[in-house]
Amino acid sequence: MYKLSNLINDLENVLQKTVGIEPISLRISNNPNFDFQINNLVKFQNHKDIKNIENLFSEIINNEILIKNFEITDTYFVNLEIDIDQFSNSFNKIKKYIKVQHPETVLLDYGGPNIGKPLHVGHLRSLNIGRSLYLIYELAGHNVLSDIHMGDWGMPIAQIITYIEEKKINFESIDIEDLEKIYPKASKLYSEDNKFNDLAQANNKRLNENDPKILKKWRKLKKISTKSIKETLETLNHNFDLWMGESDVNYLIPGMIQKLESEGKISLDDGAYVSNFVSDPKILITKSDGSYLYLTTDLATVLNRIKLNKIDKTLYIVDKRQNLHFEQLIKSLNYFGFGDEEYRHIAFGTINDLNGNPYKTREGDAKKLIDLFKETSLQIEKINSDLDSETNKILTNTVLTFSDLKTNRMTDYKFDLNKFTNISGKTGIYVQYALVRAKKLLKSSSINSSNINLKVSDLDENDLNLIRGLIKFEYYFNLALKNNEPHHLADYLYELSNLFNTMYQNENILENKEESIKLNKLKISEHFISYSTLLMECLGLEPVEKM
RNA sequence: GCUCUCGUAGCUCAAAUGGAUAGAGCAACAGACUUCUAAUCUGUAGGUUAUAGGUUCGAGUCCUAUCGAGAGCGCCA
Repeated sequence: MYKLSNLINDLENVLQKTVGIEPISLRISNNPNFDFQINNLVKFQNHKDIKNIENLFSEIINNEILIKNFEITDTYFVNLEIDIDQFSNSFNKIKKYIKVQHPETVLLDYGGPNIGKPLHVGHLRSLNIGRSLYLIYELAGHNVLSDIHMGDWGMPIAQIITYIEEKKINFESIDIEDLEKIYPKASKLYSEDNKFNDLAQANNKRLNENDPKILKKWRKLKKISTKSIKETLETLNHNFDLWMGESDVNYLIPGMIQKLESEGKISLDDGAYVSNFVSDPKILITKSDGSYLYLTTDLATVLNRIKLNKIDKTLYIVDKRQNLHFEQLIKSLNYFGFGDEEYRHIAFGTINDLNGNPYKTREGDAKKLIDLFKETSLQIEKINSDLDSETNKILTNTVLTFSDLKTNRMTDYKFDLNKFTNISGKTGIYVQYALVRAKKLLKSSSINSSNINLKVSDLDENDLNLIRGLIKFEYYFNLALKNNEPHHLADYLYELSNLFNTMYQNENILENKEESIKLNKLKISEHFISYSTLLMECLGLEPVEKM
């Protein structure tokens, strides 16, 4: 924690001189009387110098002005209570405290949507998690780039084009509805009909060889698809810095293959290039007819990115079923020596229906995101028909985002629209409501809360609980940043909202006859508003003004 | 067949690197509105963390086995 970094350093120095290098981490205290705890001493409880260490710790902590009270238990848990009086002037500097010391350039690859397929429920988590990580990294001071990374190349495209050719469909009149119907039919035919399969393979090869006739058709399809995807993204309040696709790196592949072969990193196996890196299963780089695979384009994409920008870290926000692919990709990047940047697969689980099966429409197709949006919007309208359309839209996106981000990303979870739009419970609606209440409170008070100074001696239990909740911001922010896990912040936002509601509900603040108590509560509300707003920013939620 | 992931309250989910008494929400039950917005709040109840062993000061977390669930396995992405 920023404000306590000197304390942590001093304590680490003590440990280094006695038991060796031992990085200290501050955790949230289990004991309700304290704010933070340090567990590092527990494992040294039988160490010969433990009494000495305990004394040194006590002395150092005693001198820390930010610590009001502390204890070292007989099992050597160190519990710390923050001095709110000393801490309270830090609340409005939180944005400064969460900045990292060494900013990096971070690229987020969304393993994006495919041409011909609409954005569907399967894309929701990648969008939500990606956007949240983008905002978290940005708030931490990093340089962030997002790339939708369209699936605009390879077999699926060849299948669609082949289908259109075979069925003699007029290319000029095709719209997005046609395209979305063609895709599943083409892919079905591809797996069932050998002749169609051959034709599609041939088209794929032509595509890779940049045959102008097929490229023209491809361009047309890409344009239709991109337009539709952009519309949906706009509704869902998502956007991207880069709209690169697999097609953008096609031209790099022949040179890449040649170079890898001459370096002895890959070799032919039944006509296909295979990595010489020993692994099971073997890593296939190209198909036996020379055409390219998922991995081929992903490798070339990295080469392309290195060429265009200096990137320190690449995060692939793609579902966990593609684990093997990214394992192979990262192994290959290292083995081929494509730069020493950091690459990570930010995997996530699937969204399932109430029976635990992948979320589908009644017809068995993947459910379109735009339809999910409409259904959710309708549900919110049913609950409150007085909302203007803009507020309804923001609340709809809040529901679709918060319900998604509150679960650990690796967990498969069940999407339950009724539950997620429920008027009570741990929902996006709830956190919005708490913030609206707080803002209305300050407005009704007609007092400029920035001029208020907290009077700590007059704080009651509810006030203290909320303030001590606010102190944990850095902890949860860093946890989310370090582990690429936004759900910690979603959970924390609920916790703060709940603490605020408890304070708010307990008594009528504006009618409190004790002026200092009233002012205290207004000041705390002001802090809550700024923290809640900041957390919403981290999660990609837009606050509503009324609801 | 091989590899990987998972199993926590009736249900849906938390619990960073192993740390103190495993926490929330929903549902259930009992209370609080002539209101600063009750889309809220307070309280009660709910657990042998799938099972059996092991590692150690300490295990939901690590190891082994068993049972159960899911996913992935060169020429889709």
